[in-house]
Amino acid sequence: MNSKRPTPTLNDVATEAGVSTATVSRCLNFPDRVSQRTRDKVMTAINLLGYSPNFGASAMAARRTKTIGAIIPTMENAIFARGLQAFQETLRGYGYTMLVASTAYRADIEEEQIRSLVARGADALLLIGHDRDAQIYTFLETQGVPALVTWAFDPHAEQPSVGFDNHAAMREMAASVIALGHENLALITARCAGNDRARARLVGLRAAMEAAGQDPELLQVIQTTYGIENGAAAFAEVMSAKKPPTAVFCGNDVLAVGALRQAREMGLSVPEDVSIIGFDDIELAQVAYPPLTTVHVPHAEMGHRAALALIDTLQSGIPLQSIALPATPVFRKTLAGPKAVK
Amino acid sequence: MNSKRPTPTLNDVATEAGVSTATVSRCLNFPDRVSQRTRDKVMTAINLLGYSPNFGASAMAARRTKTIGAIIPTMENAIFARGLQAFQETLRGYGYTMLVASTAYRADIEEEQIRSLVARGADALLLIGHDRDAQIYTFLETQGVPALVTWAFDPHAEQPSVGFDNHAAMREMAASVIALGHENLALITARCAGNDRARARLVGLRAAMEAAGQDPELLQVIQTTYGIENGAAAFAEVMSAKKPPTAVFCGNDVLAVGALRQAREMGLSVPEDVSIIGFDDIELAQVAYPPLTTVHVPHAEMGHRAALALIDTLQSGIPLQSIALPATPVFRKTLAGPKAVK
DNA sequence: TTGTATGCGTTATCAA
DNA sequence: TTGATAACGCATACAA
Repeated sequence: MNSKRPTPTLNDVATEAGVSTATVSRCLNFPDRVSQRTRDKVMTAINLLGYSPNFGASAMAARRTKTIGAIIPTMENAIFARGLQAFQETLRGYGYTMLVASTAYRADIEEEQIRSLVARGADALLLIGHDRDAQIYTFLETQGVPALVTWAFDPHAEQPSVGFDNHAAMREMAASVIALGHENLALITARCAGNDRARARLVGLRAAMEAAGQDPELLQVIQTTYGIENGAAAFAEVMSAKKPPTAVFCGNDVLAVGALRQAREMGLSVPEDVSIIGFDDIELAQVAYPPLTTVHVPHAEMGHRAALALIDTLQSGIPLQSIALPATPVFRKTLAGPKAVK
Repeated sequence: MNSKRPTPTLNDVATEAGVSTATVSRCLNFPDRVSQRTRDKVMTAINLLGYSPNFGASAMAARRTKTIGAIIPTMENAIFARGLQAFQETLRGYGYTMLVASTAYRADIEEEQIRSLVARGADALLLIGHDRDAQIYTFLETQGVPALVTWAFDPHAEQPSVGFDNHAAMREMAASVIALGHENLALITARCAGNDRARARLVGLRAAMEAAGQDPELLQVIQTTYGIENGAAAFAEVMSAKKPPTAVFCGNDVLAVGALRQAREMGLSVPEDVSIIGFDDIELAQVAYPPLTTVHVPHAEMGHRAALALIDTLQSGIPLQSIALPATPVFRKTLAGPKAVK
């Protein structure tokens, strides 16, 4: 008894309702092309059997899935959460479903995930940043899967993107910091290899130094992995220099919060003893104590616009267009001028 | 020119390599049942064409996908991130893929997502908490899709779970707080409807009060939505009572951090003026200032064990077994005895 | 408005 | 070791 009966198919429903499979299919996909009476019969059968369409079969027959994949480096911290949330909500509004995968910042895993999502029938893909093997873009193209890069905007890149200019944003923030009189700077960043956002931020910072007549080579740089602990460790290392920096930039808010915590543990006051600057403006930044001075990234707007762009290209066939969004400094409490020489 | 050529299929590869589709399929799934020579030919063809198998077709033919779905209430904050990460990693190690979906804490969306994942061929599902319509479990059963509940452990529930006892954990924490002399308590929690974890924590708190001879009815309860802002607002409300509480419990760390921030803004010292207690012990808790006293949840262990359990049942056919993991108080800096009456 | 028939890209059984 | 071939569950062009 209780033998596991096979899950019902379109055919079962058709039989139960006494109609053809075509009618059941229509009933599900174009309810208005079916008579009221028939529809009722079919719906009753569907509920009775607990039928639910088989996605794979449907995808195979229809050659589209109304599914868009999003591949992000990590779900561990909230960096991408807000943007994805907005992305998903907009998608949902248009009847699309989002599939997420994360890569732990590893290129090989990313490629694996891309293939996996494409194989799963994703109609389009959302990718973070431009940096990846060219063959991946070729693959995507031959598969006819549009891919939109986000979290970055590079007018020179071949791949269309909806994002912001990491370089310009960091440069602007750094200019403000330097204008305050800081001359001894440090940067705690994610590893730059394979991470164009991190690289752009680093270069943007150096550009600001250069523009202000400082030697960019003097910037103390530590590359680590995103994470509060790592931010703390890196901060300790940075401050142990013979001549410790008066302002420490961080590649993102997670690192900055780690730095902040470490500063506290080292008995350093922020921003009196040292300024700490983040990037991303995730919720964490406002909660940190003191509230973090950081670069505000338009997470929700970015997710929303990316979704619209993808849906549009899917429905119109018109190639994706890049969109630049602003990312600007937001000054809170962790930045002040360097200590005056008494 | 540049006409979008159709994506290559098994058939194309077979033709290109001069073998049958069966051989190509075997080559991909059981490489050792194919001669070296043939394998080389096939692989060459695959690379040449940029072939990648169609998941839907494969799922349909093989009747399994090596995919496990995870449906969580939210990705906005990091509550589930750590657990999911561990879940995914373990899955990956066994050749399984994780698909995530979030529900924004809405039952109707959850049901939609469950159906969507099942339709997508998820071999099994990971669900958060027990609370949901019975028909969903029926649906899952008729579909033959094993579902494992996590983030909760209720020995009385029908559904198997790998989690911790929210009631007992909160009760234990509350007992410690009460032992410090607190008699005027408040709780800021997520809405309890449809959220068994929140409810269990609330009841656990009341149980501790009762056990200590206090009237559980005196507990001031505010239900809100998870979020730092909401935590802050709720805290302000709680403290505006004629007789404000000396200890404020929070349903999770996110709310607690909001409360912490609000306390600062109101000029209240924590824990001198008021104690604040969180739940979950996400990374945020250690970063908060002061570091949060909270209930530690074994996120990674939970995710890991859940993955193992699901894989096991999938491969052995043996029904899922529930597993209880410990969740215990961790005392940091936001809890102290109530102010002595001067 | 409804039904028939075919194809979608794999896997798996059975022969060869 | 390899090749035919029959499912798998659904969508859709076409016919009725």
